[in-house]
Amino acid sequence: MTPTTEPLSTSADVFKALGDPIRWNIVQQMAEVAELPCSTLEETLPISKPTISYHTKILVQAGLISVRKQGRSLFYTLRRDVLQQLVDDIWMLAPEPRPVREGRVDHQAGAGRRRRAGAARAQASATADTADREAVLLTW
Amino acid sequence: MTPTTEPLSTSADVFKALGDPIRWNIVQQMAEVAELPCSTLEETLPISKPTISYHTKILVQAGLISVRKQGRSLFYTLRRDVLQQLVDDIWMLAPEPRPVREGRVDHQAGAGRRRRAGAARAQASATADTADREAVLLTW
DNA sequence: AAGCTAGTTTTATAAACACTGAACCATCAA
DNA sequence: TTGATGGTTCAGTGTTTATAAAACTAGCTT
Repeated sequence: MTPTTEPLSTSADVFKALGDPIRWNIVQQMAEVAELPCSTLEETLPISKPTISYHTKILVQAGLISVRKQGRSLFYTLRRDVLQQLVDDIWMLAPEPRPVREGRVDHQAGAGRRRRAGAARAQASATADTADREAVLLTW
Repeated sequence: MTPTTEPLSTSADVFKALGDPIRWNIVQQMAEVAELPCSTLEETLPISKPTISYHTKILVQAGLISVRKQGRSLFYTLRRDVLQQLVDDIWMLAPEPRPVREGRVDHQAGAGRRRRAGAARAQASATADTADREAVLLTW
């Protein structure tokens, strides 16, 4: 059973993973290099080894980082594609509300309209509303 | 004491605010309209009124939404500029690691707090940081 | 005024979270 | 094999979070 049980991390999961100062720090460190040794975290973080393991596990489960094992050492890599996917998710909320369906009124502030380049996200996420997303992208 | 003590919500704070399914749902709802009545949340969310108040308070404190009071009713507005600021923060991590300042360990115990180049975004001008974003896109 | 209504605050509780020491599992080095 | 090392898992602890019932505040409507 549980054949390759997809973690299927939602946006909220990823946000929660990033919503801890320690983990955000880890992610930032990883952004600076291509690969980050686990041992480095022991030196840069003010927490014990088990806690490091605890946090990195959360980041892995959220899909934010991947792990490579070499001997007894671990090396983490930031999943930049997942971050970009996340940016897309947020970005969709940032522009002005869509043309309005349902006669909701109040279209006050008219500023802040902008467009976004290609944003080639691979990763067919399980959101299933990709069509919707594209439509939104086009109407910006 | 505490003269207008800016909450100064960090990225981790904003992420934490978004890292709850209920709150992410609220934010998504607000993205669809210019203003969202609090009463709507009572209908669309499967939680009690006090809990709604609890969650909206968190979103306000994180700076993600603003409130307008009209009579006894409340109306929330998504702070899209804050979201765009958040996108900037993530976006910076997404591209490949910069020029490779060598994989050497320069881990000072002070936690790598290298704020990225000239990102002193005053969160008002929406046009100003557009250039920044484009720049990133181009060097990407 | 009294009564109703939209939200908040208080209080309480069960669950989740962050953290650590101790024990553990691998791998490398003698 | 024995020992040391890099990380994980386990068991326990204190803290934070999400939740709602009850009580409350403020604005409408008679």
